[in-house]
This record gives sequence, C-alpha cells and structure tokens, in this order.
Amino acid sequence: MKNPITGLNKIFDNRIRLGVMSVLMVNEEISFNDLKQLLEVTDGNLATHLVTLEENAFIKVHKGFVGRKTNTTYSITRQGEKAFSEHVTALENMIKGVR
Amino acid sequence: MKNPITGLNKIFDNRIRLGVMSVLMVNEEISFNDLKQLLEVTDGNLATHLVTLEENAFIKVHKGFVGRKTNTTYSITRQGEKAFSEHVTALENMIKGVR
DNA sequence: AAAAAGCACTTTGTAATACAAAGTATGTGA
DNA sequence: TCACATACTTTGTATTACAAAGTGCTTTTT
Repeated sequence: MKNPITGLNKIFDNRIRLGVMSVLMVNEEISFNDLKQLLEVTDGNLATHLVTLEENAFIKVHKGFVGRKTNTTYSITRQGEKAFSEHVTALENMIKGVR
Repeated sequence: MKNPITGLNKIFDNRIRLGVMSVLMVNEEISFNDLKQLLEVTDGNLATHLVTLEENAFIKVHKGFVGRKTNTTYSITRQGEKAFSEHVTALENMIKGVR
C-alpha cells in the first residue's frame, strides 16, 4: 500500500485558497469583492490568503477600474494552473482508491 | 456561480486525517504502526489526529495482540464512512468544475 | 465643501492548530 | 535485569487562521 496523500500541495490544504484556485480555474478573472462574497470570508482574511497565493506565484493581480471605482481582479498563472492541476490529480488518485 | 467549497468537512482539511480516512475506506482495519509508516508521521502526531477522528466518532479503536505484542488497530465507523463520503463528493463537485 | 461610504488592503491581537520531542505505562525478549 | 517495542500522553513551541480595526485613496452624497 502507498501513502494516499503524496502529491497534495500544502498551500491547497486550506479551504479558502482551494476555493480561490478552483474559481480561477474556470473564470478568466474575478474581482476581490466577488471572491469575498462567493467564499463568504472577511476581506482581511481573503487578502492574506491571496497574498499567500501570489507569493507562490499561483495567481496574479490586476488593479483596474470599473467606471471610476477601483477594481482589483485576480487571475491564475501558468504555474498556478500546473500546481493546482497536480493537486487535483493527487485528490483524484486518492478518491479512486476509496470509490 | 456557487461557492465551490461548501460541503467540505473541516475535520478532513488536515492531510493526515484525510490520509487516515482514505486508508480506512479501503482497509477493514489497520494498525497504529502501519499507519505511522504509511503516512510518514511521528507517533505523537498520529496519535493526536487519531484522537480527533475518534472524538468525532469517525473511527474506532481495537486494542489487541499479535502473538504477545500489543497491537492497536483502527477501523472506520458508519458515521465516518458517511462523513468522508460526503467530503469526497464535495471534492468531486469542486473538481468537476475545474476539469 | 464636508461628510459618508466603498475598495483593497495592512496591522494587530488572539485563538486554534500542528507538530516534534520527551516522558510514561505496560509488556517482551535476551 | 536491562534494553526494546507499542501506543500513547504531556509539554512546549511554531505556525496558521481569523476577526476586527485601522489606513489611504477615491467617489458619491448632502
């Protein structure tokens, strides 16, 4: 028998970071506020998790405007896609064993 | 768009507890030592995670012997199967979005 | 023009969590 | 008897997560 949790990325152990990444896999970009509402987190908490993801080069930030209001959006990077995809593969392999 | 991380069980956010559960989904029972080697954790750390799972009634403990040596084994409970299965379903739903 | 509000943070403080290492109880093999 | 194994428990520390409050900038409201 093999260790079922090898290949899981520690960054994605956290559910909020997991949520951010899975949203960004299917949305080209999403705003700070939309993310906040979608994941139901406080802004400070979301901000720190976004910093973690950015420090790992998994996401990138775009500061822009909608009309005259500031609007920061986030998108996934190549590395982010790769890392998340590998994490999901590891999850799939784990699940394969149990289902 | 819906929150992709609803339905995830917080107990299974931790990778070691996730590993224990996924092992117990496919093995009727496993010994403390085998788990320890499989998941590559220290005994103290494993013990605390096993306590957490037991407190949540997700696993149960059997103290026995192999020959004359003590041998503690763990198995999954009905509730444990249900909770883990729901967690995996939530993961699958999340993955469905991204794959 | 002043006040209030929105956005996207940053800072601060605290609570929870994770973990290694050391200690313990019980029993075994040499 | 002495060292070793099992399965913990205890202790201490480091890391993490989080809410709440504060900040700087801009816009909208009055």
